[in-house]
Amino acid sequence: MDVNDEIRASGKRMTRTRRAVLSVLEQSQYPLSPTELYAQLKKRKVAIDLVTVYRNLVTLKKLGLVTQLELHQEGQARYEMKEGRQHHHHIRCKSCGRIADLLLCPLKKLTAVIEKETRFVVGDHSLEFSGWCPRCQ
Amino acid sequence: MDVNDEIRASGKRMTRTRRAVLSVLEQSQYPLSPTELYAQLKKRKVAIDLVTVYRNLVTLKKLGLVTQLELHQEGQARYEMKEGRQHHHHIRCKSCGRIADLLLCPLKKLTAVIEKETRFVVGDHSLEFSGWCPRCQ
DNA sequence: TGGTACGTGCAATCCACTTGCAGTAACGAG
DNA sequence: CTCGTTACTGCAAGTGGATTGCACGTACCA
Repeated sequence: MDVNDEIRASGKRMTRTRRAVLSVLEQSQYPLSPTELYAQLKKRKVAIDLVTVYRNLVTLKKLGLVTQLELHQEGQARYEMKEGRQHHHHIRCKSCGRIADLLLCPLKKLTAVIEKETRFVVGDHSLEFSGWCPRCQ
Repeated sequence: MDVNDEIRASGKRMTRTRRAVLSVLEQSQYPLSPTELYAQLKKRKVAIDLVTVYRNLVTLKKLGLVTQLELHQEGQARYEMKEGRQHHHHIRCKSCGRIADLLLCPLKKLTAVIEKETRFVVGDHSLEFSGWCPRCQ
């Protein structure tokens, strides 16, 4: 079941713009903000409105095809394809904004500790580092 | 060197409104958003503009007296007094929004690992959990 | 006690994001 | 293939958090 099928199976439709959004996300080396994604689409001469980019991202996120990360220093969200990638986190350069993946996630083992400490039931977590990338050091 | 001295030492002034903002933050059991802080001040009959709340928070953050946390599910920042409290993180209830402190921070020991993996120099990190609090389970 | 420059209030503005609505098009039934 | 349902799109307007410009107010040190 590929992306196309997943969309159709949920009652959604594979439209020209949705295909284009997915294509840009798939080819990007790093998570994109809606505005960046829109700029990429324009560069490819895709006729699309920024609102449609936002709405497609919402839809794809609901379908679980795309992950939204919140690099909150930025004041805007970023999106990346989920597509078989395992759970991971990011580090962001304070100087140039470059974003790199982290392969580790040390947090799952903490769930039990936290639940004992707070009596919350733990759902999600978000972990983000910032620092200075090799070029900016 | 108390808060008053720290402000004066930096060339800033201890004004009526700044004192009120600090007072509300000091007495709060949980981190406040600018809007909530403003509401608290109004309840205490403090004459202040929301803009002034924002500007004071910026100033106090720059002075290191206040910590800004980004509970990004909310779309707004929250602030708490730093005042001798050690580095910590939070967990937020997905249902009622209640926020609790976590005492642990398992991440410092990861810095070396991350720096080796990414060749970034690690600066800050943010870690946030969400889940369901005892009342909402 | 007066002067400097930090602080404040008000209004306007910015920016990310959302919503309303009328027109368009995907796609499954027939 | 055609048609009809209904998801999707574009445009414009609206939200909400946060910022900025500017004139006036006030803390506080000489």
